Amino acid sequence: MSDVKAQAGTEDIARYADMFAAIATEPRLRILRLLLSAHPDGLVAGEIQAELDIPASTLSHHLEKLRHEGLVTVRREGTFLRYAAGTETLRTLLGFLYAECCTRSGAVDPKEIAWVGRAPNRR
Amino acid sequence: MSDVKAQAGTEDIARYADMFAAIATEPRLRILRLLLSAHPDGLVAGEIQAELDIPASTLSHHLEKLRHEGLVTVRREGTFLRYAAGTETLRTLLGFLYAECCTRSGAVDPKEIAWVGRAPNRR
DNA sequence: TCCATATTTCTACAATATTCGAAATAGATC
DNA sequence: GATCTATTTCGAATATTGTAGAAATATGGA
Repeated sequence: MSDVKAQAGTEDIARYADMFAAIATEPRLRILRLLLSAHPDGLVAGEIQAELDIPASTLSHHLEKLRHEGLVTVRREGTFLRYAAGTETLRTLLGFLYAECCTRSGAVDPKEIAWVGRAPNRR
Repeated sequence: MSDVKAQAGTEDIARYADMFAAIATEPRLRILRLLLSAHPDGLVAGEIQAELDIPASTLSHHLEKLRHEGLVTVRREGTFLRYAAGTETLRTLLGFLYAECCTRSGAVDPKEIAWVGRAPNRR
């Protein structure tokens, strides 16, 4: 075992599938995006509810699903619960996709990814 | 409108969620990984079936879902149908995740991604 | 035309997920 | 302790998805 990240084992695949499932519905992807916008502070549940206009119980259900996969983290602040993007898991998930598409198969050229959202041909 | 990729519009989110849903089950993620391994040639449906041991009708159903989201492409070869990874869509999806996590929010450090699957501190 | 093979479409069922109102819990303050 | 607010848990209805056998379609060749 070296320091190099090993290829995803057959049983890890189910786990990655579950992570993708956590962001595979519009409400949850919106929630995650909102929390990323508010990174690193995150938002209190009520703020998410107000912003996205989701019933409290429905929101709680979605947050639980995201939390279960590590895509968000929670921290109590008195009466409030503050949610934030789970950066560690996001890095893992992004790394998996990158490894599969770029490193392992060469199907996607890394150069075509890094500049998304930025002006090309600078620096 | 510049050449810079615009931020995902509110209605695009549902589409990205659908793309994630396409790779959010173990069988389909396995199928995509297998096709990436065989990139750029891809594989004939029967080869996928034999490799993953999935009933033909079930496999066909999954391939249709992947194809619908552009994650795989098909091309007829006589009696066979050859499936390949949909590199364009994969790049888009990877770019979306990268933009959200790295560019737009800074939640994930790009340096922590690029080396996944490679030996660090080389070159 | 008839046959063989590859794959899809049809159909049905079981399992899982989404939604949300109502009730329960947790913490702060008086 | 009473009460207020924030949030979760419960319960149940509805919708969606995954699975796979059987039948249908498509292609190539005898």
